[in-house]
Amino acid sequence: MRQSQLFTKTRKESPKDEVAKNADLLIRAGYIHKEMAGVYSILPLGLRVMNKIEEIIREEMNDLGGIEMKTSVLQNKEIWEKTNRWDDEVVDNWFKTKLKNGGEVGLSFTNEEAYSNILKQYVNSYKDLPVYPYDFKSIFRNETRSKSGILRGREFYWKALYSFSRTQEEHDDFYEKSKIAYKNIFNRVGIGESTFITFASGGTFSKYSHEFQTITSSGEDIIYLDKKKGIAINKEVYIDEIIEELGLKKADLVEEKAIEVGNIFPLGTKFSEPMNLLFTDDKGEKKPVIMGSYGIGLGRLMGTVVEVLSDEKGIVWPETIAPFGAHLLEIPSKDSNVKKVAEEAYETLKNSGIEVLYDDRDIRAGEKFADADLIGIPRQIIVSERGVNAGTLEMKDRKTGETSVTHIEDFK
RNA sequence: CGGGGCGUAGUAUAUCGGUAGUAUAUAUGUUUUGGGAACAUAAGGGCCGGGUUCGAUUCCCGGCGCCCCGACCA
Repeated sequence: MRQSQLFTKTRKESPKDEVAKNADLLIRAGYIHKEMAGVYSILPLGLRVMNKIEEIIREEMNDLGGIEMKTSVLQNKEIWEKTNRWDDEVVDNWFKTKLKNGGEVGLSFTNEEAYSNILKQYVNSYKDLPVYPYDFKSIFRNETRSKSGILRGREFYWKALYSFSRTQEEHDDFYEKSKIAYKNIFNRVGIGESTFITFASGGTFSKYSHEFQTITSSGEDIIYLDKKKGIAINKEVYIDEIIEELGLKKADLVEEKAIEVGNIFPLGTKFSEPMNLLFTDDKGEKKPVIMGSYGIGLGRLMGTVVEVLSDEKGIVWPETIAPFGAHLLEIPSKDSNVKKVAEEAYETLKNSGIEVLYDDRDIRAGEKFADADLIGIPRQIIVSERGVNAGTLEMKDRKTGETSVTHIEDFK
């Protein structure tokens, strides 16, 4: 893509109404646009990152046996009344609205009811199980206080998978496999080293849950980490009994701030029973389906990567989720050969399947370098008059700043 | 929801109870051209409503919005 066609521009100044580094950098580099507190639009660059994150998650979920679909955002009140989650006294962050005929609908804040209700129509026999449907969708939560840039919004895009199993053993097996899939996801988006599985409370859903917590000073959660074992405990369940149960020692645990980038939890029959989601087993007996829930917020994940991997010049994307694989910088020159070589390099890169952002704008070199560093594409390829005269292109690594020179002929 | 802070140009900021200034971005021109260029010119602003006052962007009240701390976070 030619940068001259990208309508977004970078800014030098931090936005006055953002303190969080993730929102500051993402806004300055032109990845997101703030609409209101806790609500952001995704700009072209941001969408490219989100799509890559989405594809990584999709691959891992499919490998796990997941099957993708799309549940609606508008939710039927009656279904939520079955699980007693329609009442604002019970769930206080609903966004609700009215139909023209006076009926009430809600905007999805989670998906347990929707999936259980759909599956009721298709699951009858033990032969129909297990199933692992999931979707990517926008979720709405009327938070009393959104904060930390895109880490906690009122509208956000997430992946939610639900497991529907016949037995506890079958559930447990999948649950363990999902931990590996989640680890893979965080490794692939570049924050694996600082992300740890964390034992946490199950809230109103279950006894316990597991979170994936990324260590960073801007984190909102406090966890106690055993670095050697790579296991942590959330502060909310940091009690002797649990420390012992997990085979950890207080002396090995270090307090850290972290961001929760993913969460999985067993649901048991908490939803299948009230929803009447039952199946007939091989003995003809009716049983409730055993459920589990597996979520990841994609915007939060993008923001966390920025929090963890950026430097003083801007964002440093890992290759796997960078908006482009290479940033081609044409340093404007009176020598028309520079433009010619840059155009040729652009074509060469595109033809070899590399996604490239070509900075063809007629602006000064310094501005291009600063923009490129802020935007954070891992590789910069610089075409300049002095390089062209020497028959070379310059390659620069965004993360290390190391540069190398390639002959134009070799580049082709 | 409790507490604190803040709303001035596209963005970031300053001043002042009496013509609202600067930077940057934008447009035009000249000179520049490897780390956010210089000069000139142009265009662009007081969140909304009420009050006090000869006069309010400034002071007061209300609303709305934004940020931070706490509570909450299925």
